[in-house]
Amino acid sequence: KGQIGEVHQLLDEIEAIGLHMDLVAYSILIHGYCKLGEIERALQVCQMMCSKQVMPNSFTHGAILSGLCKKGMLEEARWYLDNLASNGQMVDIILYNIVIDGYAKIGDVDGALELYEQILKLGLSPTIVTYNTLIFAFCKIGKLTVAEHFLRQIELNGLNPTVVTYTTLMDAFVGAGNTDSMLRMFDEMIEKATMPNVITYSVVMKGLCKQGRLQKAIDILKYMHMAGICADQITYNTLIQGFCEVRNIEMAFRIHDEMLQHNLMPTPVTYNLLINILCLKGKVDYAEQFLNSLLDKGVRLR
RNA sequence: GAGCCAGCA
Repeated sequence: KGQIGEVHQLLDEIEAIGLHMDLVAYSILIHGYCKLGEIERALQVCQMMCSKQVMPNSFTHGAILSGLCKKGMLEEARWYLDNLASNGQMVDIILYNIVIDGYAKIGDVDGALELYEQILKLGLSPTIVTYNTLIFAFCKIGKLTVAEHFLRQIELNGLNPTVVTYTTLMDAFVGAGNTDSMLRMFDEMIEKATMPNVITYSVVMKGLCKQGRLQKAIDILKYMHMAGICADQITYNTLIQGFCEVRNIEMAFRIHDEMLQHNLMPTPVTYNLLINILCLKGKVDYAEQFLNSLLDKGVRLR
């Protein structure tokens, strides 16, 4: 939750009682700092634990690697990873996955592939997460054919595609304007008895909206309720975005209302969409009124 | 008791 103040209080308390932080506790702390983007602090904690003879393990290194990757510091992450390996430490597949994902996120498929090959050379077994990440990497740069090739590779390697595998590909197809292939993937997933989740359905809805099949998208939402899959804020935002695209203020707000009825707090994205469509329709005064009502309620707008 | 992958303006 990013409540670092509370954490410091606890640390003081731990010390006051005379307890000692152990490996898990330190790793969690390091993970927390990395999530906040405070790599410096994380590394300091890592140094401190070492000085207390508590040696980092793979979880600890994983936290640091994700932190570096999230900051886009791939050079550093790569250096860190290579160092672990050359120091004879056991580098497990998860650490590779983390850095491969780092490359994927910045669109560096070569970096990702290089590590993938290193994994194979070391005799480590790629996991489904490795493949999902590689698929994401290729989707990200628009090489959907290669991405789909990896889907087949997964099965050849005796692994099972997961909901993440399919959803990643589906989203890429939607992004490429190929809703038919998205639906083809969806069917394949169902055939393989893989359960779609809220993210999968949101992607399906995004594709349908993009094709202007808004009623179909609403049908999906209804189906989700029936199937007991809770739509979340992103699901609703996706639908609202669909209606904004066709300038249907009425429906956009109706979905917003439905969101509230389901006890989901609209997000800043929701409000941006609604205010934007009001403006686009020339109802700037209305938009301002809406905005002011939000400000009065003290709603978080970013 | 802790670590990796997918969706919204």
